[in-house]
Amino acid sequence: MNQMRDDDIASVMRALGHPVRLSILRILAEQDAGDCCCTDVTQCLPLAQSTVSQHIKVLLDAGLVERQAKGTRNCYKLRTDRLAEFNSACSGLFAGLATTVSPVKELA
Amino acid sequence: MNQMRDDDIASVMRALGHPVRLSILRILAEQDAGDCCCTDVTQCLPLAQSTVSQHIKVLLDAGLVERQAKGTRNCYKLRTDRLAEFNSACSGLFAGLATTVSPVKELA
DNA sequence: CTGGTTCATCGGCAATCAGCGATAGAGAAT
DNA sequence: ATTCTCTATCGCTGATTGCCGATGAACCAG
Repeated sequence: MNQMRDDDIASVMRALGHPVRLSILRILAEQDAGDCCCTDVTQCLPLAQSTVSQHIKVLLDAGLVERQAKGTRNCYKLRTDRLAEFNSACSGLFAGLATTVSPVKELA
Repeated sequence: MNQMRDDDIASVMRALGHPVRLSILRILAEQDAGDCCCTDVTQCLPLAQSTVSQHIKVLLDAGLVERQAKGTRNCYKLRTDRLAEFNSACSGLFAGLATTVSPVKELA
């Protein structure tokens, strides 16, 4: 039901198309239990805080991460629903690409 | 065995991070049976030939497409092996992100 | 050799990206 | 009120991207 269009898929792909942002997702996943704020992430990376903040914003805009104001800090966590959605959209895309004219006829 | 590193995943993601390039993959998939050269693709898109050629080059560099000199033309087709590899790398990535500290312990 | 087709590449242009330091605003604590 | 921490945003730089038209190489047909 929840079909992602090519534009949506492409923009999520672009958001994921940077190694630092993949690292950020991993960091958030590891520290998912507790709170994970921007400086926490920054301390795991050899980058300035402002740079990390901007990468996080990209992930936010792509809907892959959500913000929770928790006391003083802003805490971030993964939107696993969106990740799953994107994952299945990917699989669908690739399945559609692989199965076309050539091999066995698929069941519509 | 064939683990893709984050850098590899990210560069494939970047290659897929443009709607036109997704369209090109779809076009190649449809016309996979026959030959599909650059002008064929161009005629399916509202873009100049040079632009399409450059998009194809991005896909080539990412290893998602291969070139076959066929007579006069250059024919392109999908590298379904690479697509599958990337797809499983994605699934692995997302699975790793979803399953961390919280729920059931996974079998290493 | 001449002419047609295909296509990769070059040069140029505007827009976007990735990085940084600096700054300002929002809360908490003193 | 003052001071601390946290962090989003601004301004700047250089690099990359996306698009185009034009050019030239490669190839086949006359």
